[in-house]
Amino acid sequence: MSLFDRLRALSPSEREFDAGALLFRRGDEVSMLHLVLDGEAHLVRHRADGGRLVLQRAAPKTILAEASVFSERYHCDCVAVVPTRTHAVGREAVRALLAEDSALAESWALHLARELQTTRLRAEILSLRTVRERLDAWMAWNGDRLPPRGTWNMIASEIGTSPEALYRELARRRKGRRERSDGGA
Amino acid sequence: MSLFDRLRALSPSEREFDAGALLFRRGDEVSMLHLVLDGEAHLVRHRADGGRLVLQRAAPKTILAEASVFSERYHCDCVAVVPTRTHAVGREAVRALLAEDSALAESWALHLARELQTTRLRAEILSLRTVRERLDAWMAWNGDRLPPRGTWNMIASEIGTSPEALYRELARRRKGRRERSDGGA
DNA sequence: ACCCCGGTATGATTGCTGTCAGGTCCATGT
DNA sequence: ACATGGACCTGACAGCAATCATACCGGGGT
Repeated sequence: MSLFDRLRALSPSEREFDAGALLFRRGDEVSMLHLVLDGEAHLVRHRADGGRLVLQRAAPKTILAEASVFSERYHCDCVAVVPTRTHAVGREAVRALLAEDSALAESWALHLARELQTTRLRAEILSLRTVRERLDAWMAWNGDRLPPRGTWNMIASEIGTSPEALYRELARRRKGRRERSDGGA
Repeated sequence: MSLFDRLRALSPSEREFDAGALLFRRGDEVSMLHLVLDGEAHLVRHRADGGRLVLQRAAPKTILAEASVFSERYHCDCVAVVPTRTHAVGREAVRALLAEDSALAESWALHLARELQTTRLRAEILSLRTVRERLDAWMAWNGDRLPPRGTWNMIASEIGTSPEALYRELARRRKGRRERSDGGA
């Protein structure tokens, strides 16, 4: 049973949020840990000039604001960017469970460690300069396979480029491969 | 007592590595968890074309390859980029301690959660397009203060730009910029 | 069969940034 | 006092990608 599902089993309370609704705001006391079921929620910090800084983009099946479990109060706002459904479990229940069930605590740490690893990788990819390098790195991590059609837009945002730039890079590779097998020399 | 120091107290074994030396390689059995004392070690994955993908840059006082604690074997190489000294503690000892000391397990999870949060933030900053936006975001996170002299080179690499580009942006701000062209989305 | 929409594709333009090149300032060591 | 090295600074140029615009294509709904 996955960590997500084990946490979910803690309680039966689902919550729904309209697009734009706040799940919580900075300074609120942390009483619940949210598990995203549908939609998408962003952890955001607001800047003085009105700009916003996104700290996490939580898709379905992800745990929202893991650090909040260890904090009395939230350090940033959380907003549903589309209609979103979450499963909310009591923070204290989670802490109690983590304290008494060391196997679950290990799952929890494993989840965090893996998430950390992939996020560090993403940061490294984003610090590369050209689309070519970024796609190379993405492919190296994903089994040296080109991304499947239909997901290209997602990949583009993952590696921090515009869709057009990614299309061009993919086209360049298709052409390159054709020439290599065509007229080689 | 910090998590780093509590783990360090587990055993007294220090290790030294020359620049370029391997701390471990992919496929090796994980027996030790390394705590970096001096120098810098990179977690790297090698690509077919000879390129390397950095997964973690471990500075002094950081825990190297946290995920390895939960893995039988390493998933990537680790190389010292400068002469490096580490403190190595037994992986099983760490696991045993985490299993029996739930307070330490909580510290461990807290460490991972915080690291994850800051790394997610870094990824978000790196996905911004201009140096201006990136510096704004960096400042928003660091108390709206300009970075102190002497650290600018470090900041530049943190936000993924060249030092020159950062100098220019800082100079622009010093002069007071009255031009405000916002390019959102 | 039709329309509509989102993903794919590519040309043209613009502008930011990387890079190179040169230069100042300052702390340190001799 | 002088030399050295590192951080800071700025001009010039080239290159890459963001953006805008246009078009094709395929699937789902009607």
